Amino acid sequence: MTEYLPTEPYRGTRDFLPPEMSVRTQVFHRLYRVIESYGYERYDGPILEPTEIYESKTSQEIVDQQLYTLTDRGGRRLSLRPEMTPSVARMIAGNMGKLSFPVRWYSHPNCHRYERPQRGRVREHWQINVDLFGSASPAVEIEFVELIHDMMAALGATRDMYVLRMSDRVLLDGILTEVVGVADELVRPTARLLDRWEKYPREKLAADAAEAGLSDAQFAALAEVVGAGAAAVDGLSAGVRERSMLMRVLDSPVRDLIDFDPLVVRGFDYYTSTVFEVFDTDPANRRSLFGGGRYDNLTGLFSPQPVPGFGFGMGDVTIMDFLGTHGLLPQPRPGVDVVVLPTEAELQGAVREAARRLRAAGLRATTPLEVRRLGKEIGRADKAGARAVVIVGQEDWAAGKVTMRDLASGEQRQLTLDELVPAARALLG
RNA sequence: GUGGGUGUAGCUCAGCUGGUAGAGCACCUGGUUGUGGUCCAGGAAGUCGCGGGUUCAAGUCCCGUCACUCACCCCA
Repeated sequence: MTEYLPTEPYRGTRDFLPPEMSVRTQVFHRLYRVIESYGYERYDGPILEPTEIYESKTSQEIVDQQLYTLTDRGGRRLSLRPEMTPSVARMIAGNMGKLSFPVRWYSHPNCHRYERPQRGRVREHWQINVDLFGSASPAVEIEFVELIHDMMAALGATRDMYVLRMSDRVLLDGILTEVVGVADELVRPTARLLDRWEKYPREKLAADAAEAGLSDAQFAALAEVVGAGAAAVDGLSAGVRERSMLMRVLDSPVRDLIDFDPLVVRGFDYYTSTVFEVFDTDPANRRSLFGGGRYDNLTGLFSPQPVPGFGFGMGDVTIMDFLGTHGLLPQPRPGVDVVVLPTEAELQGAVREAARRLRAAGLRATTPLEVRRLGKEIGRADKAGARAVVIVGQEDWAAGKVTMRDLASGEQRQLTLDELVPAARALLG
């Protein structure tokens, strides 16, 4: 007795059958179009990278627990990319001489992480990455704010469906050191505390703060800062305000497009100033839709030449959840426009000839492989999503004619082969 | 890693205090050998996730295990 293998895809990965693939393609083509309209060019890279490129810049948890690693036949340690940023940094550093900055690049790689799958999170996802390298101007932030809103609009989202929360590590660090009075080495643990501020009761937070080494007075100051929100920056020194990109952005017209929240924290270590996250306003999707920020020197692993930049990644899983929640998913596109049917087996050559004409005119046309009852084949054509069938019969064909049937209306017309193509095109709009 | 929920036909699910595996949809064929969507008739399709136990008898009860899923933890 044969034991068959399971047909399910590997845990946390997904098959995309044509209907899902069609939806995904439509969604991402809209995003590509917006991104390219800002002058970003698409690139790609290998799915396997040396493990070392993830070991210093990426967060420790990803390296320890979430990296798919393997050793090749030559003993090299490789990993499936968990994210694209180290790869693109490598490409920028390796081609610095022939690039003219600023460089605007985007990509759409699949990335892998070993995680427990749940809503909004799987083991393989497809992530759009958009990066701008080589500029330390706040105009970069402004460009990205506009790009993000244009991308959301292209998906059909309106401003009430999401929020763009923006913050700045420089401001956060300044608040923690200058206003709360935290020592430098406690800035990171204190930031982590802020990250879970809304999730835990005050007593638990106080206990964690004490354990991390904060005094009661510092904890009280921290609570006050959280309550102050955007006003928390008021007590900052001029030096901190000048170093902050975001403070300058807040003076620009895009001020109205962002929710300034000085306490947003992101997990990756390489963001150095502006950070942002986009959230769904619907509570069904709790995690951030996507996010990114500014980095001073992403290429530091590969080159002595610092390259400042800004970038973000947008995964397909959370975006699809968002679109589904708000009823914004497009309909799958059928795979065929016209099906050409013979009334008897001898006409298969005639049918292929008619189909060839339609294809040459850019239409998608199929012909049946087995001869079945005409009614059955019309039904199949309809189910496949075809808008019309072309029926080729013995006597008509001898007279140089075919019959085109509009499947929605049932209307039929006799046409010569020369009339067929324009008529079919007109029907498809 | 922790906790909850769910595993029965391709899909969605029903199956009561154990007693011969069901429905709807989808699929195939015919009614209509040159005309679909309706209707009618028929058909194919299930190791009841897997393994063990209790019992005369287990889809149903017990134990284990695996998978899926949601949340927690964590987080590009």
